[in-house]
Amino acid sequence: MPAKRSYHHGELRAALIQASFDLLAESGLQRFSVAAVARRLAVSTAAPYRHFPDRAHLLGAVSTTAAHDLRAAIAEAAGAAGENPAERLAAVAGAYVRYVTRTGAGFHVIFAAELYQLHDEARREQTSALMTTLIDLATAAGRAYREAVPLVEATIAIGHGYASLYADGFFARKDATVDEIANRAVDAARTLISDWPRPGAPAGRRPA
Amino acid sequence: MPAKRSYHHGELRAALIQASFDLLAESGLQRFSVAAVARRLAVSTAAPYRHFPDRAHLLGAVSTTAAHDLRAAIAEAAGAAGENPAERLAAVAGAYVRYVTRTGAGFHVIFAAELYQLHDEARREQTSALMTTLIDLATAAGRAYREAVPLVEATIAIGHGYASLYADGFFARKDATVDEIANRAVDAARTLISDWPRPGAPAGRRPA
DNA sequence: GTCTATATCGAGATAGAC
DNA sequence: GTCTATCTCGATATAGAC
Repeated sequence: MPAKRSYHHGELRAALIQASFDLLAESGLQRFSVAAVARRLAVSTAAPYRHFPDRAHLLGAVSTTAAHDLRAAIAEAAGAAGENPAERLAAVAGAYVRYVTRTGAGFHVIFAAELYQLHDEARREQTSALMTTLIDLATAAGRAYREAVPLVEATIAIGHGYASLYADGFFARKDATVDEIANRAVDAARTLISDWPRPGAPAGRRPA
Repeated sequence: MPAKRSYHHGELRAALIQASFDLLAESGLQRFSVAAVARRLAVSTAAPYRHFPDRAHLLGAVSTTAAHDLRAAIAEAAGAAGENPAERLAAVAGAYVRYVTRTGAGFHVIFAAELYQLHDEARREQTSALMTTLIDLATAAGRAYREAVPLVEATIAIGHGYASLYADGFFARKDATVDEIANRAVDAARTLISDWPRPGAPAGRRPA
């Protein structure tokens, strides 16, 4: 095992992806830059381009990892939620909030418009697997098969909404922890799912 | 009334704010820049700085207008929703989706972190009025006063989640119109509000 | 009140040394 | 495989002419 002559020889690719996550978690996609990632690892701004041809490919690798890890987080949360299909789907919203808050890599990164023309088979597989997992959870919880997609959208929308507002500091009232926010997202998703696809009527359908 | 010798004499300030909205609606906060706003009006990149000392002050003016207009849109939607307090609050989620999709100026712009240290009394007034309107709607619909804030947060989170995913192209399946997305947000909010603050239990609390 | 011109900066990306 | 050096570009912001 040769002594490391400079910092990252041989591991820089993986280190760049990890540092990208750290940067996203701290500063968001807005401030993401290849140069900032390089700085964070104390390598030159040219070094990343030995491993990724351009910014989009680095972000694409982040997207691939994020899709994989988010799917794992979702599967784990569904498993922990027990047998009830609605409860399992509701748990997705909480897992989403926790994952995005921890990593900064939500759907806005995984499916970022700037990656649209990127051809990356590994990424396609991971994003596809992520969506399949979500659709499966929704199908199990849904009232009809064709409702699975909008049900997934609704669940993710709730998670994404809470996570985004949290990241933007909207819940800055001192008390709000990530887990609290995640629980609120789960509560909202659970309520929504239980009434899907016809939400409670404006009046009369439920006891006061 | 003097003839306009060059383009915007005397009206550039208002035109800059309007063009900022247009740019936000088309490209989002990510790509917002003072230079792009100037280009859009076919004035020099220096011209905006005669009216706003820096980028933050221009965005602050946009924030002020957005807070005012969003409040008006919300109030109108609540009015159109009738007398039922829960229905009036649910309508907020739909108004939010429509407003943000049309203008690009949601809470992430109105309460942008980069405006945090901006001291602007007009903006403070408008954001304050916006929040007051929201809290009032939630108080009327809420089960307890202290639930008003989290109830507003939940309603906005739903609207913000749908609006963000829509802006990011996640609903790009050809069918999704803005009004459809807004209606789904209202449905989700209505369901949530009707069960607030205790969402339907995982099992047994509601009829299948 | 707007222009042209310019200074500074950060970021993407490449060439060539080591 | 990483470095230094450099090019280009777009954005913020200022100075001074008109």
